[in-house]
Amino acid sequence: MILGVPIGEAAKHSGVKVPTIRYYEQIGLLAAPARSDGNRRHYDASDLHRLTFIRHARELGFEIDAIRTLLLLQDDPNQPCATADGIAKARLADVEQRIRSLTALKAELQAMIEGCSHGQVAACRVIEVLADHGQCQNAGH
Amino acid sequence: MILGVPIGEAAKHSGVKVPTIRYYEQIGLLAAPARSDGNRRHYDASDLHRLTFIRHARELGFEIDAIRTLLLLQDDPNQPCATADGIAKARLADVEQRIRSLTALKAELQAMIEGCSHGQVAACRVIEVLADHGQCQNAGH
DNA sequence: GCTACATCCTCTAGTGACTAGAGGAGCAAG
DNA sequence: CTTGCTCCTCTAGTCACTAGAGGATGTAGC
Repeated sequence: MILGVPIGEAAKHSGVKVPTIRYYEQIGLLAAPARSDGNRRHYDASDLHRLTFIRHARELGFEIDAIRTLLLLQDDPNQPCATADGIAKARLADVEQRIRSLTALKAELQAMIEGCSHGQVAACRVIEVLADHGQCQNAGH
Repeated sequence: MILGVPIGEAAKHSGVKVPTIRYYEQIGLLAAPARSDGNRRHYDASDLHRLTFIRHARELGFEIDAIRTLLLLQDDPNQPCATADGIAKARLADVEQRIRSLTALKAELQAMIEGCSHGQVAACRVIEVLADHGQCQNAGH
């Protein structure tokens, strides 16, 4: 019988690091693969597919638990996709919120840096603004 | 002699939670305050100032180690402020990078959600795109 | 067959920045 | 004097890994 690729190959192919793959197996995100005589993990095409799916979802910022749900959905293609849609929408809302607060933050930091006269700490806008929230441009944070 | 406020008041005043204040003391970010007869922490005005500074810096996303440096600078106002400036600039660069990748991500998620026909998982764009990176709009992630 | 050397195995512990909970002591009001 | 709140210390848990120890296996060249 043909064994799949060893964990190092799986890592290269999927972009998930070796210890991380083992970690995913440990927490039950990825099923334990077949083992060779020498007790080594060997991954087949569907394992690699799953790993790539996981890596991609992680890159998009999905949490492990959300990915767990998405993987279950993937295994059961006759289900309505409202759940997957909901997960993605929640993620989108989260991303939008983050962009908003980071943008406010960016303005704050820029004002701090521009106000800094590059002299001594005593007159440093960076330190001053951090010490006194009242000097912030917007109270959104 | 006048004792300062107890930890609960300090929490309310600074916006840092009670266990977090104790944690900051434990890791040496905040000096151990005076104690009352009954062994309770009491914070004076300068402690509260420091706590507010920390909370504000944390809100702006500075790491504990960066805050440690900023607090040292604050204590020594005759130093040049290039260090504080550098820390703030590094933070700004980080924030800008994050905004860029989150913006790319947002487009990705929107495309996924728009492509979803709200039918069955088998035809779900969300699942499909996650499984196949090649379907991404930009390879920036 | 022998020797390097890479890759793999399991296991424990560490990261950052908290958060939760147990079990007990102090304090202020009624 | 009891009720109920705040406070104390201590340990362990969170998330998603990452690092390292110490040992086994596999492979390539000689």
